[in-house]
Amino acid sequence: MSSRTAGERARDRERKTVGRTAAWLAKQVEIGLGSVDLSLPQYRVLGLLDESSAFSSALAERLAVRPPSVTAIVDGLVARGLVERRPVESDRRRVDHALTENGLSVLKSADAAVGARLGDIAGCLDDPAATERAFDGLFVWRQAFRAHRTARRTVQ
Amino acid sequence: MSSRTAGERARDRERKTVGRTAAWLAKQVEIGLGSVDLSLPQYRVLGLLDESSAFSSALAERLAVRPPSVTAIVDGLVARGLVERRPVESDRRRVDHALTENGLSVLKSADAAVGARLGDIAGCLDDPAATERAFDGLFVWRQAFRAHRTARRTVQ
DNA sequence: TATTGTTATACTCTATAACTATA
DNA sequence: TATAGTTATAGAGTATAACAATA
Repeated sequence: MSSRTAGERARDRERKTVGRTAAWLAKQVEIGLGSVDLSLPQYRVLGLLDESSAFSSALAERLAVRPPSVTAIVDGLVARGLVERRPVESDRRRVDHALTENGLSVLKSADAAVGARLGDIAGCLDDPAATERAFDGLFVWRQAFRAHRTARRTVQ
Repeated sequence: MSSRTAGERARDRERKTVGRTAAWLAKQVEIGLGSVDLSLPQYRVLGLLDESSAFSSALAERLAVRPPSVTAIVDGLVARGLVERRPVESDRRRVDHALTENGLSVLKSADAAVGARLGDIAGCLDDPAATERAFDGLFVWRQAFRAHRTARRTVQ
């Protein structure tokens, strides 16, 4: 007979289909972003530029997209005045990108809108401790992304 | 003076930008799906049809997209033989959708690919307990989505 | 020559509006 | 008339290939 509990089996099943849950989480983010008229890729760009300005090539690497996609995403953000393209004196092939004041403001609104959307959903759990675990889980994922990026940099 | 610890302040900051983390999680899912040549919307459809067959209108509601988007997403899945459109005898305006054997097989490959990708990332955390918390967090989000959907149904 | 970024082009997902078939 | 789904069309994000500017 198996010594696994029902809870353990449920966790195994979840582990196998964890991507499905992440896919739904992504949809909820998109819904939240709808209220500030941003797409998921645009939101990622604004978030990156909130940490530091970046060349086009650096954005492509961080976003895990090809260079032409960066041009396309940033075109829309520049048109709305949320991001500024700046020439680089030391190497005139390169283009630097920076958040404008308006861009930072929209990013904060986006953070709030998405946070509210996710809060509404996690708040449907009957146990407040479960709601905490949901947000704690995302906090841990953020740390994991940092660790993963560091590991990749070390290898290369 | 504030009685908040550094850990509490970090959690507050995370709570405000939790959407950014979810946005990166979404990108990692997309990367994982690349190996089985599925898009995020296609993966969501296969996941839904794995639970039960569904009319086009039901898919649109569950996916939170408009009806023409369902047609577009399913077109690609039907062309690849992963999903079958079936006429409904009782109301010939409606169209039912079901996973094919091949579709189920591709879905399982997708689950495995995305799970492996997320496992690689969560595995970069130095503490195995943290890796567990990451996956546990997504498990809780899945429960939250179910609770949220139930709550919405009750209201309507 | 090699590198950086953009342009040209095509495919998917998204939407709204208009249409067809059915109820 | 009303409803279910598709078609027509347009805009954004993605890719590859080709190009211009610069190193």
